[in-house]
Amino acid sequence: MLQQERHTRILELLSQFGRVYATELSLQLGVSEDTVRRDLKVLDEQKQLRRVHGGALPLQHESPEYRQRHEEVDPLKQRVALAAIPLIKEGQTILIDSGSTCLQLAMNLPTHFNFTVVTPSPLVATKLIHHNNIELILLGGKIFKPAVMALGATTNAMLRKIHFDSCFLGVCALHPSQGLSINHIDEAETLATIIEQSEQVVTLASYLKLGKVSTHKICSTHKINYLITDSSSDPKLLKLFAEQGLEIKICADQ
Amino acid sequence: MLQQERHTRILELLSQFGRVYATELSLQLGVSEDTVRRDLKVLDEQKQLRRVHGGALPLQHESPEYRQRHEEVDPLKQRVALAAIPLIKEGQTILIDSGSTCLQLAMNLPTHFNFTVVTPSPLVATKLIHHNNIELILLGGKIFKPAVMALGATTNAMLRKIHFDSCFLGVCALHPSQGLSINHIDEAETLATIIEQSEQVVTLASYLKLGKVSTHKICSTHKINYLITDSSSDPKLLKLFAEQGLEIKICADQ
DNA sequence: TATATTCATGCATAATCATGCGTAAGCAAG
DNA sequence: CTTGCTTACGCATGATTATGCATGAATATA
Repeated sequence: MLQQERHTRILELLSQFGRVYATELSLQLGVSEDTVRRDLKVLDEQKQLRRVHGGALPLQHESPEYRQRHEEVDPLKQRVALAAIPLIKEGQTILIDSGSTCLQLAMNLPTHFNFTVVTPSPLVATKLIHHNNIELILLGGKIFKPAVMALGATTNAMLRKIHFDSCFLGVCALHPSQGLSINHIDEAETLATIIEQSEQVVTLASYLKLGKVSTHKICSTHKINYLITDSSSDPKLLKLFAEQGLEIKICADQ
Repeated sequence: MLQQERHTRILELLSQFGRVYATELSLQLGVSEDTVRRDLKVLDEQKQLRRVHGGALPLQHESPEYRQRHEEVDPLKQRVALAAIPLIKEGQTILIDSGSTCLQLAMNLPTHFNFTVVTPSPLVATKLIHHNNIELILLGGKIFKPAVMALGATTNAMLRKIHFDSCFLGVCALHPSQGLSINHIDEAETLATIIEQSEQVVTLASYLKLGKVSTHKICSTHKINYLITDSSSDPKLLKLFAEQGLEIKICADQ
């Protein structure tokens, strides 16, 4: 990735979120924090942004628009999503599920290498439109509005023709013995299809979702490879999951 | 390989990938890095690209342009879109194309009766998520980023299984004798498929699009049922269209 | 105040670049 | 055919730039 490209990308992210963190940029752009700091310094000197401790802010004070978007971002979900990024490798084909945590993942995907993203969510797709290095494939079908995703027979048929290196699922309920479950039967079926087509299954779940059970079972825990969660999760529960073969990743605090 | 050939090829690669590296170009073009640098220098002086350390970038970064295009509400397009709304009836299944005029249509759809909307555009889908009376179906496939829509074999296959009462197309170029055309071949094919599946074809076109011809033909004018345009359109042109059986609707001024 | 981030600085390394020069091909005039 | 000129190209050299790491300083947060 070229220096100028990084600069453009940083400004894009800044205008999208109204703020950027040096540490996060380092992850997303695939360069050291030093390089990010140098980039921010240059952009500050060019009056393109305002450098502050920890990151940078837009020049003009936050417009109401930013503030609104800002409020929508749940920092916990964002941190969980960031912890999943290192699992994505160049050239892979990954599936990103619908849901707010997955939307955070979509908004923070790495920009320094090429890969393919498949998604049943028009929201995820919309966030990735301007991402030059991502080949984007939309899953068709009837939109299930509560989840904002395509699902059903058409979606499943399309899914069965695609094989994923990884799928990233924002889980609703994950229980050591009852497995992964959700409250809508068609959603459960589409998610089960996604898991069948995936080499590696990554679940993103804040502590609130762990130990819970919902109506319709998607799969048992042993089909899941990774669980990304936060430090508020019950350690006993995490131990149980780990014993079932899940690799646990705890995201950074704060 | 001649110098001019290399220059053309470099610009092609640049528009395809959004960036080129001097080292890679040397390998791909089979010339020394020095020659590539000289080429890049010339192209930079000709304002064909922007030379940066390590390679080159396009002159204007594409993304901001798109973002602007989609976020700006063009009142003209909005008026054209509004004029199309009476053509939608309760219980129908309609297709809404990608493009800024169609996005305006999506944002102004009637709310007092039920109908089904099918779209290849994640942006259109996103706008309709909270629309309780609309059943929403997303067309899947590879996203063609310049148009922000799904297209290609998968999309066309899915399309052939759906029949539309009406399709609403934001046209690129409409000419009395040359018909409807567009500048990308896959887009032309998907649009042609849409038209085949539609009982009624409605085209939305500001005066700027009329009388124009683009590279790839979608269909001839007699397959089109309605043309919604504005009062700045050339009356002679409109008369020609009307003679070919198109019903013309002029949107309100101001 | 104590602790953990975050930052600035200097330095080492590798990549990238500019410059000058030599060679070869194309072309026109002698 | 030869001569002289121009252009394009590759190579060698040293200069410049980009980047990551290490160190200690500055800054936030409790």
